[in-house]
Amino acid sequence: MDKTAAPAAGRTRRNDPEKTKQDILAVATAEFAEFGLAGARVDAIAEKTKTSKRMIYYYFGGKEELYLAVLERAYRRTRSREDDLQLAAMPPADALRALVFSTFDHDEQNPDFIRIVSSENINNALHMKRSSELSDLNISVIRVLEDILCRGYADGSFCRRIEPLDLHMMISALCFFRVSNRHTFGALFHCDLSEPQTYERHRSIAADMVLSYLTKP
Amino acid sequence: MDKTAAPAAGRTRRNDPEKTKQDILAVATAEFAEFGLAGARVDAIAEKTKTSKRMIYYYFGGKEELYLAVLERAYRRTRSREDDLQLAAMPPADALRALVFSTFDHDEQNPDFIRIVSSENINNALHMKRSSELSDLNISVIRVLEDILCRGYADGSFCRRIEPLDLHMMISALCFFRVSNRHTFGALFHCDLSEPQTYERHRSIAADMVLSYLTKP
Amino acid sequence: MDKTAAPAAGRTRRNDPEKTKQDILAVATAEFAEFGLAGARVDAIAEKTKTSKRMIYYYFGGKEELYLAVLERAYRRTRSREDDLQLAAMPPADALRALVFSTFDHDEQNPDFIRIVSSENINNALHMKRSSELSDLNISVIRVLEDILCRGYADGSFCRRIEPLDLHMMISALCFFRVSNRHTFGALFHCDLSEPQTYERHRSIAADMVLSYLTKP
Amino acid sequence: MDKTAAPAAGRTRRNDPEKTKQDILAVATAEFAEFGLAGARVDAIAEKTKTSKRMIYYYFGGKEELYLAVLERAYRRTRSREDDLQLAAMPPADALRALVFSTFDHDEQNPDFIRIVSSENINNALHMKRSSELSDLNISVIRVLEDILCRGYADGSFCRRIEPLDLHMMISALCFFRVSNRHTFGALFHCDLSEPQTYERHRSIAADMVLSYLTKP
DNA sequence: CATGAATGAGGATTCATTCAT
DNA sequence: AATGAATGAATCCTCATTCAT
Repeated sequence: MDKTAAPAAGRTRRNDPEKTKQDILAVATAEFAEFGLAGARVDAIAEKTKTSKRMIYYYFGGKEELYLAVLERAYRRTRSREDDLQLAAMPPADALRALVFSTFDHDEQNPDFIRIVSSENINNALHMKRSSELSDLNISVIRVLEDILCRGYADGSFCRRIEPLDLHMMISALCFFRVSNRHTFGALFHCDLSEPQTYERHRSIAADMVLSYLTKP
Repeated sequence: MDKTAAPAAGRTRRNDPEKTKQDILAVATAEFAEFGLAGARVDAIAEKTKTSKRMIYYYFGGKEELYLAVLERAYRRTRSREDDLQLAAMPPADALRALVFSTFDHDEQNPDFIRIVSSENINNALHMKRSSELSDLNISVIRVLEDILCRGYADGSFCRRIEPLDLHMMISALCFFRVSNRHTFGALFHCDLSEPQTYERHRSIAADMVLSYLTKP
Repeated sequence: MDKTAAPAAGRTRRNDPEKTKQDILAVATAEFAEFGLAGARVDAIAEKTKTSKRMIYYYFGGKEELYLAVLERAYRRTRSREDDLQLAAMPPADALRALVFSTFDHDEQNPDFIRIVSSENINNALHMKRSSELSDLNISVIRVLEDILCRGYADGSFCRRIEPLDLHMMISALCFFRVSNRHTFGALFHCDLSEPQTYERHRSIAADMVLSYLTKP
Repeated sequence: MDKTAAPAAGRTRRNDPEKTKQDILAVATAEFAEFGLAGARVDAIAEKTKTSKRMIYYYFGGKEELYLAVLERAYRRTRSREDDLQLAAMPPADALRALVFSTFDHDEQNPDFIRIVSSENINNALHMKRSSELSDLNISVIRVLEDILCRGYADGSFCRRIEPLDLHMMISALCFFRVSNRHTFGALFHCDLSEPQTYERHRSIAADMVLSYLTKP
């Protein structure tokens, strides 16, 4: 009858710990993406949070651990995107093109992820290597690529031999670089790699480049 | 007889400002490459220098200005590498392959440059944009590519149309990424992108990918 | 029985932010008074404080802000001293004499205030102008003087016309200078303006000077 | 014949040491006046000078000595202004009025001097006390005042007894304060004490105040 | 007489982290 | 589960001064 008292189903706590953690993680992701591990400030993160600085230490232990949690969350959100594409049902060339498009779109739409990965490379990926979750993150894309390549060689769509891992690296490069290096490239050549027209053009070039490589006699 | 040898008649000068500056710049380059702008420590740079911390401020003014000087020097050293290749004398396809190889080798051999560029992207290239030297650094590669493409279309070596700038971006991506993202990629897929065999293989793939894109009917 | 005594039921709190701030302000006032803004040292202030240097930054933000806080506090303590004198109830000449005495005594007894004001004048009063509190500090003395003058002209005690603000300036000058310039004046004329006899004599002269000016036909 | 060669009379050196010193002193005066002893920067002084920073040390020894030289020069320029007025030839009241005007005008026209004196008071006049030149600077004003007072009492122009030194202090106060405290007074009362109308008004008030004090029965 | 290069000592400020409740 | 107050240890930077020529 008293609608303001004890919200919702029985055992809800006044402050939801999980929600607090997610709030912190979201803020920290943006901050680490913007400034990198060394450049981000715990104070700045705390201020943009709904809770206090003390909670960061309470839940995560410290700046580095928070960074690791951000990193893990960023990769978790990105993982197995490929599984949803149902590429196994498509002809090899179409599947490969769809995969390039999906990677390209993902990178374009997740600049924070790109920045955090760049940042982690500046750190020599030390945090990733120490994270059991990230070390064992068996990214499905390699298996997916293997399947596509296998089918392509079998039905004659593809002729050039390439290792799935090498192919993944090349695709990643074509998609990642234009987001990660957007700023220096733009400054050097006085262009804006985030323009919509550029996006469409680069997307096609990337896919064509990969496909022409594989289909060329 | 040799007037250029042994500076000032056998008498070494104790104070050589230019040498001091270059010493600082070399140390700072390594330090900023390793830790980024925010992560690098002026104290650490000074310690590895033949001179004192005070000289960094004397010659460069501060951390940010030193970083900018490092950035400018890094780009200056890299600029117009293409001009030395004499690509104009080669058939278009050979010229393009040589250019990809040259870019690939440069990135492989200059990981510090790669890291500094990555770092500058984390900073949104703010320092580059503020540097008149870097803003006006008219990188010759675009003109070189334009010439190669033009000749290739004319003699029928290339058929797919692409803007020189877009092509440069794709080549850059294929060469840059495997150095810049070496650590996260290695951690994720348990491989080592700095191995010699990988180097040879990727070098060929990158060139083939670019060429097959252009020559494919 | 005495509810105001012994804070919080006999239990002394270890952390009292307001007390900490006041402690810092008191120390900083003495230090800025002695050395001026540029000459004062944050380290020196911190050392004389019950707390650490870090707290100065925690509570005030920096040296300049601390200085501003000191300045504001100094003026706040001085403000509306005139209201307490109940000058409205006195004959105009007596009221004016009492006001001069009060100003004179205040300046004599607050050399730190005098020094901080002098110091702020060296700074072109830049901090005062930026402080909304100090810019809007409507000092009651002008209104008080206006009332005294008005009554004096009405009852014939005073005949010379003068603006309240000009009169305030003259009174201030007569009281302020002998404290502010005590040291150079003393050095130049080998005298000591802080001697008690000097004090009494100057006090009378200042009041007589003001009164003779107003009452002279 | 050749007007550009070897300037002037025989023994002139290429760089005139005395001129260099005066150049430094002029610049240093402005700088110490603006920022005080602690706030002024040797670097800043050197930069505004026609010569180098090294010369400051060569000619003056250090910052404090330069400051002392500035202080001495400032007082030297100000001394015995009264002697030029030929006050002895004027009736006592006129002479006194002329003296007040002269002091008032001097302070108004030499704000740098005022600021340096204020600054020296912040330093407790330690430099003045250490300077034999300044300690022995027998300022003639006291003798001049003594003469005027003596004549005034003799011819009945003045009736109120006052020590010459006390009178000098009061006159100094009335003239000095409105320049020294211009900034805080202006900020507090939203007025500008450097306006020409204010100048005229205050000048008259100051003189009238002094004279009415002395002539009042 | 003059100077560009160099510097030790100190000064302001920031940062991630912990304490006591 | 949560927090405002507090902090030691760096970290960047500035200053007056001296050196070698």
